[in-house]
Amino acid sequence: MTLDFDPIDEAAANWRGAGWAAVDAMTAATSITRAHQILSGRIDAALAPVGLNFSRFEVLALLSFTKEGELPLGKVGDRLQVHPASVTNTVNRLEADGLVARKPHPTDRRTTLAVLTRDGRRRVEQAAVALAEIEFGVAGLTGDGRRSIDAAILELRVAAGDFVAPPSQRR
Amino acid sequence: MTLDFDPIDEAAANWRGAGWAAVDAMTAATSITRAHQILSGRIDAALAPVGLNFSRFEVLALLSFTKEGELPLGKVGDRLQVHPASVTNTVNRLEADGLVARKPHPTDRRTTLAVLTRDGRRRVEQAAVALAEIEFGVAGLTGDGRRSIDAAILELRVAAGDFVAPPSQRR
DNA sequence: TCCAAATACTTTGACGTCCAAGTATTTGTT
DNA sequence: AACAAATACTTGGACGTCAAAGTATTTGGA
Repeated sequence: MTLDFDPIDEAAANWRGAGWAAVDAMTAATSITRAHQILSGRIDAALAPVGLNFSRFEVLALLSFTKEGELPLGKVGDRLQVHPASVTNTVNRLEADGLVARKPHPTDRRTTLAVLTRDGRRRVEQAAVALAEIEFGVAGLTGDGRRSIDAAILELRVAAGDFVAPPSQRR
Repeated sequence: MTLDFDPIDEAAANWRGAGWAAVDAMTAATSITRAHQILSGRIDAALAPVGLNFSRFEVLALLSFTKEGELPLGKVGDRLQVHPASVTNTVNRLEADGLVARKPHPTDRRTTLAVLTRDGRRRVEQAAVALAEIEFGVAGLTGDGRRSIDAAILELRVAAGDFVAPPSQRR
């Protein structure tokens, strides 16, 4: 279904034609949306053979970075910026596959820990390799392109309150 | 849930610490994913009072740009790059709200046209205003940021085969 | 002309996301 | 000490997306 014109350019032209405002904002938003579609398709395709999808991979990766390979479900949600219900759902599936186990928190009985299993750790390593092979879906982006995207989106994330201005900007 | 550090920087550091490859690709992918989350949240919030979401808005906007305000469902899917089943679903809901009507194609009986109704046209105008007011969710991005995102993602879209290299690049 | 292949859409089912409400437990205040 | 409010997680419901299969119709050869 390859088009012979740029659909975003086309949309911008239509937008102007209709006299609608904020055309540049619209194209930026559309670009990001489309980029996400592309990445998400490529990433899930690369992870499917490993038996994961991106959400599940993110949870495993996050756990693998902790000292004990475990984290309260709430922390997982905070770090990955996803809804608590989504964490429950994702962890349910990881648990069903034996990649993660639930464990009660030692002192706070409200809290549940997700613990990486041995299988989970092996699986996340495989997934990391698979993702590196496809360059996380951003094949087609030059180094400059990647850096300028990181920089621009950093503005957006700060403006959105993702985190408070860090003491030292590391980029 | 504002963190006091940049979660993407943090992830990059962890990634390097684990000896995983393609860190720069990973941060670019994560930035885009997060940007999409932010935009999508803001946009749907702005459209909710109008009784739309972004998918529905996109369909209405696309129809409003055509001469007759109508388009075969398949074309809608091609333009918006969404699965045929999603188009069916979206049009079902727009139809239930009286914003669009289905009409048989005059010569090809396999084809169904989505036709913008009067209410649909009014609604899409309201939505366009609402979206312009929030700058399509990209408030926080400077003009430079928007342009560099457009440019970088253009590379990605071309590499992904979204459209064949246009005769003249308009940016 | 005839029929397999392509095209257009819908249906069904698996998942993912969020919100809102519900349960359990801990905190903080009086 | 007592209890309302906050916190942590789960559940159920509404929607969105895609893949695969099903139905109807049109196309393009043999």
